[in-house]
Amino acid sequence: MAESMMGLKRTHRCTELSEANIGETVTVMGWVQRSRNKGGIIFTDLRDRSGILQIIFEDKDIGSEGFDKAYKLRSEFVIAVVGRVEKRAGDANKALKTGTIEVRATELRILSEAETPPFPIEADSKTKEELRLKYRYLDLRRPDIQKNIILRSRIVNVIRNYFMNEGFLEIETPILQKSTPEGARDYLVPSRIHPGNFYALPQSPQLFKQLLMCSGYDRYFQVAKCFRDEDLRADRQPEFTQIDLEMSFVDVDDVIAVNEGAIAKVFKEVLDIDVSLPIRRMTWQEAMDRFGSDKPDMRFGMELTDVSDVVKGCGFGVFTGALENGGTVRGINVKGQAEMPRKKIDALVDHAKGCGAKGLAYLCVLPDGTYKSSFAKFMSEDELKNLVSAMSGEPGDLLLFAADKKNIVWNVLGALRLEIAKTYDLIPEGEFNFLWVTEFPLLEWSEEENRYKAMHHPFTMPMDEDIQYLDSDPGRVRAKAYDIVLNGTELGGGSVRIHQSDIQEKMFEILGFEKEDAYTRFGFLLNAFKYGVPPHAGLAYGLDRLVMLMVGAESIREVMAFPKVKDASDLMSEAPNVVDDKQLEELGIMIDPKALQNEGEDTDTQ
RNA sequence: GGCCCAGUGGCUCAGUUGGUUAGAGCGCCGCCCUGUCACGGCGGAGGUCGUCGGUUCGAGUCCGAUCUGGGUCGCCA
Repeated sequence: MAESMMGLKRTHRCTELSEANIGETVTVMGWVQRSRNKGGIIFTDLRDRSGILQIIFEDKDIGSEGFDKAYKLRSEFVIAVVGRVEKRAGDANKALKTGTIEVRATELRILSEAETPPFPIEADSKTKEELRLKYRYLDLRRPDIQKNIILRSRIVNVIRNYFMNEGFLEIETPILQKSTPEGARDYLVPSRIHPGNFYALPQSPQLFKQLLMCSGYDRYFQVAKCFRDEDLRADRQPEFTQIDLEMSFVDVDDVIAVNEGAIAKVFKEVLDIDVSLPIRRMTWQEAMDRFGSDKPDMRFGMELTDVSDVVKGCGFGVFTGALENGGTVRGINVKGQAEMPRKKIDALVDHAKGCGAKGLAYLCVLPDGTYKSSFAKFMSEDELKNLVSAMSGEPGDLLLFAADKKNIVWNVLGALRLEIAKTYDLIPEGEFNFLWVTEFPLLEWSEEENRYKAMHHPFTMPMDEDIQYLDSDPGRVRAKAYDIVLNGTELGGGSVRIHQSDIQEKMFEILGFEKEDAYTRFGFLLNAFKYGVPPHAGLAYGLDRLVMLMVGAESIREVMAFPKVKDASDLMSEAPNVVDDKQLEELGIMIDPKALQNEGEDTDTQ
């Protein structure tokens, strides 16, 4: 039977008590972690978000009625205890912050009884994530996830304070926005008042923060919820949080400088880690050439080597064929893995194929100096020797080569590099390796749509020295865009925005937008620009990813209170769900029965 | 949409080449215990092996489909 806490007021959290409080009468409240009943004496570990405190129950202090109540305590009961803080008579528990004290109970109230939880409420849980997410409210009681959520709160707080001190204003932008398809799929919200019309949930506050610059707010930031209707990953959820900011009258270096300050501050205050500034910068071109990735993990080597010139005219058709088609041949040197079993090499080949390669050529430089290779028979001794030396291959090394179009080769070797590093444990723990990747291409060619698409977004400013190529060779134009990368994860990205209407119109032209079309979609921004727009630039961080890396979690689900699973549903609340016909009617929406056929039982029971 | 991994009592797992009543630890329930803290002792309950179908004299174990969860490619301006 649940009791009231009437007349009681919590005086301390569990671990707010220490030997300094010995002799005081206190009131503590929380959950029963565990109760050890010795017959005539009962020890109960009381848990709250601060940690654990031992309560001791004895007949002589609490009376027989109270003692009987203490007898009934089970895991996860919510209780209130009044008692006196004492130094422990028995051994101290070094594992607890409060291990030298205990509270001798004089009053106990059972505020709530509890069923046995479906999995243990403790740190280092091995429980399947599926179950944890179904009972997320219990999972969130576990100390390790509480630590993540609490740290996240501190991180946001430090960041907020930092930007406030730097003169930024926190301004909210709408969640119900106009859909401007270009990029990720929008989540749409039907309008009741305007049947057949839809709002979109923001993929980011991009256009609104630019408008705020037009309106003179100068420095804006926001902890912004964003939504993207794309497939999930370990570091991608359909709704996530950005630390979003925008600044007026600045260029690339200004944005980078203020953000380096933010990063250094948050790492120092939250983790007591000194980030050495300035953070290293690398152009996109260099990142791709050396690491096959625009977000290179620089905690280990195994860089890519271009051997196109070395294998030119060699006897191996796959290499020469790729070169003839305008492609490239590049390789990585896996030190000391020449004797990798064939099965594992095959697995790497499969992995490469999964990344778009047609195949993967390998050459093992065996310890005795001889070669074992998938293509040696096509090449002369000299050709092989030159290739090995170009790769700095020494006895014991495994050389892997991809030959294809540049993009594919980068992609394949970049992915293999990561895969191999993970498999063979080449990545040092506990290191935070930051990198700015700069000078991204402004545009990328879309084979599908047979047109250029903006790599960042259509408002990204070209680099001054490349503006001249906008007409003649748009593909070579670099942008004033930058990403901040941490340990191979894209933490955030941004750009200087276009504020000149002639460049903006040119940009739309290149992207294949009719002027009218551009106005239909972005007219409110383009119109705003007519009335005086300052040069401006900004950046947005993926807060979830930042927290994930700071706490050392494997997935952003570990740092979000209520994440969704891979198919974007919520196992706990069972969203999304079928809604009443009446609701649909009001919105003027009819469901296509064909869409339901693929959807399984939960929708066709309606 | 493709590929890969996993699914055995409440939890985490083990189950040999398919072969008698499917095991363990933890948890849970009962009794005992006044200094425990992964408390201890004694006793007990609890699963037909995600689901469906197939092969077989016989399947947790083999085959097919399917569901659920995870990873990844595509996708993510």
